[in-house]
Amino acid sequence: MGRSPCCEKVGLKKGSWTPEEDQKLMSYIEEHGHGSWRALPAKAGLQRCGKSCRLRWTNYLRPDIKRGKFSLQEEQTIIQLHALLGNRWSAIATHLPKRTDNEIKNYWNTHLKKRLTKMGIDPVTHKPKSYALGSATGQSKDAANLSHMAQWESARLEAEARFVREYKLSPHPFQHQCKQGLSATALSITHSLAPPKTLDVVNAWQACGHLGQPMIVQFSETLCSTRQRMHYQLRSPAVL
DNA sequence: AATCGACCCAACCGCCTGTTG
DNA sequence: GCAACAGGCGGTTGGGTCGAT
Repeated sequence: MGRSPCCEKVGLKKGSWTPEEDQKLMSYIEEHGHGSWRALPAKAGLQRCGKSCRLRWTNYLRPDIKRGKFSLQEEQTIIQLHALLGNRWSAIATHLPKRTDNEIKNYWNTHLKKRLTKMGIDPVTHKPKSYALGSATGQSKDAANLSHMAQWESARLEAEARFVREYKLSPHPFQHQCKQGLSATALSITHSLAPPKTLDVVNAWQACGHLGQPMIVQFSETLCSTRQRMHYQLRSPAVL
């Protein structure tokens, strides 16, 4: 039995938001916090479903959102992370301060994907299109290794994103997390609500010449903090 | 000035995951 | 263990905008 859609109630408004609705939503959240999204519309006097309210808030009304053109640095970050993570926009967004996953997704689909295609690069594999066919030999090992790194990085990003969410929801997450035995570094990330300064796997990948060399990656402190929890070590392909 | 097509982005939809009773 | 629920995510789309003709 599937879930019933949250907007199936009759009389709920859909489509573009009016300035009045925005104002109601902002005022309510500023005063009470969002609490339960499902209950919010009635309390805020909105004829919308909770999901629509959440989307409007997280993608548009939140005060810590940066809008406008993406910088070159941001573009490079998106491309590099997309090469590692694929279409995992929320994970990518954790590395781009003040950008939403929806905005990044839109920017990728409307700008970056086309640009890569024009450059002769497959936007899915991030390889030159002529190269994509010739990977059946020795590079499969490297590709597997990179994939392994990507999986790990993906898990790390998810963990960080979860910390951030928990921080926002919990009144005293710092103390709570300390009790859970998390490292000071992980806490500093959540406490500042800032993404990690380094793109660990990207940097490591670049440092070893992209592919084809044995490597023992020196992780950043961010990565190490997560490693403590996950009991995970990345070693050279020979060890793997 | 009118029309058309390409582009852009806010918002919706459906699915998945985590939580709760 | 199971069902119901809430929140989150990624794919898709509708409609507004803008430039070309």
